[in-house]
Amino acid sequence: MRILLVEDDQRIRQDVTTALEAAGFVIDAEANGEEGWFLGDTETYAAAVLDLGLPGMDGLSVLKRWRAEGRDFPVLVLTARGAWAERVEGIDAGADDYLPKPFRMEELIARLRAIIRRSGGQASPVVTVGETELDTRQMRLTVRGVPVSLSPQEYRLVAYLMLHKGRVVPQQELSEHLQSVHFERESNAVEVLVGRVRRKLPTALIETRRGFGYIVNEPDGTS
Amino acid sequence: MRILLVEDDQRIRQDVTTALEAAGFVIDAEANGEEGWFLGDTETYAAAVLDLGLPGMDGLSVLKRWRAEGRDFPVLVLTARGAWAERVEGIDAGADDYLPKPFRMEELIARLRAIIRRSGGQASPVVTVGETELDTRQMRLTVRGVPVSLSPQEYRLVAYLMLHKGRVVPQQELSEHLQSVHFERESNAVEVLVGRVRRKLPTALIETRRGFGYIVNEPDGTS
DNA sequence: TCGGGTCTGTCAGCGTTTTGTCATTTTCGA
DNA sequence: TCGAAAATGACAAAACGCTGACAGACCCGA
Repeated sequence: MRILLVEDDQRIRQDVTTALEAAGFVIDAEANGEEGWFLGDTETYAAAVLDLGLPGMDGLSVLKRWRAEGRDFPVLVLTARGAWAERVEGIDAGADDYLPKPFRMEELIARLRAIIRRSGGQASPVVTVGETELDTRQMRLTVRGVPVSLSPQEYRLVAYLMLHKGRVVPQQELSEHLQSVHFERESNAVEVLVGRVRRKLPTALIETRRGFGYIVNEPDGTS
Repeated sequence: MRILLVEDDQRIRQDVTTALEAAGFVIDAEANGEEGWFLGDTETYAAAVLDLGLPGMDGLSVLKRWRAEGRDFPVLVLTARGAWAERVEGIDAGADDYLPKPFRMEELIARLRAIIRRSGGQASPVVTVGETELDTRQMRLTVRGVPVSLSPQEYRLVAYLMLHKGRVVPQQELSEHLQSVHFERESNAVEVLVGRVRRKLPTALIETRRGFGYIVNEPDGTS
């Protein structure tokens, strides 16, 4: 479930990204309005979270332009508290829901799920690869229906790879996502982690792309 | 039996909340129309009591929006005395019953019970997980039919987890929901509370997901 | 108003799990 | 075949959650 996040405030962007990823979404985060518009125009998202005050191109214009071009994914707009004028404009521009800042992450997630569900796209929190199933709601991984017990770090690794299945994920990207303070490139923590996970998964789920990173793929998938 | 109350008048909201709670309902009270709409859209209620004159989003719009999205819990609308036009609109919007202000609490409760009964066994007031049963109407928890005595705080914890069964609930979310605005990672209040509840429940009802939070699940883990 | 009981948060201690590092071996690709 | 990249096993420190004890707040009846 890919989500586009367009928000210029570095701090909020980071927090939201982290929270949404923890909730099982895959996030493309963008600070600049124009860049955000471009992504929304060219990529496919389940939904977008859009801040209105943006550099480059303001949020309302981004939204209007998407709608004018027929992009119909649901959009959740972040507004300053009490900015009713903005809301009204947003409605006209085609927003699906609003969230006044500041907000609780929990509420953002709930609303996002709501608009995704409403848009028909099922907000299914389950990702399946072969016989392995990841349930992001229960934060549980099952192989052939049998739950696998994973440590937090191990879970995050598998979840990240599965949510990005079909794509080679560089080690660096992994360590950045697994650690708040990502360790030096003198560390082989990721390799160790992958090893530990593999020992728990009888499957050859995680493939090594020597020199590039790791990838999770459908068994028959070609890539 | 959870009821959503959307009413901007502080006084009425308080009175109704108190009366309904005394009558055995669990109330989510909300003053703002938009917030109320959101709750009705994302949570599960046995019924809603909806005032028409609301800030944020007026009651009729809230109701229409719920119905447009397929939310079909019964709605009792509060109208100003003699405002017949409102009633007609309400009918079209999908209200189930009306109550002109001012009203007696007994009448509100009676009508509420009526529309809930009429709506047929929907929105069961009871959540069951394995042999554990949570009766939100009586605010009682029973294990194999035997009532368990819980303190208010303990009840809230179990109720929240059971109402969100199948989902990992972070500790932070729990402490936010369990009352006051004090939530620091420097406190282990939630852990203590969970411990206390567990001692009273012979069941392995509440599972710990180390590093993530707690979850209540069906014993067979299907979802 | 007093006294006992309950509720709830804090604290410190404890055992377990987790996790990064290191040294070493294995594997893979050119 | 060689060298770099990745995997592995062992280890120790850190993180995490559980528990029992305790104290202040609160409630209720006498």
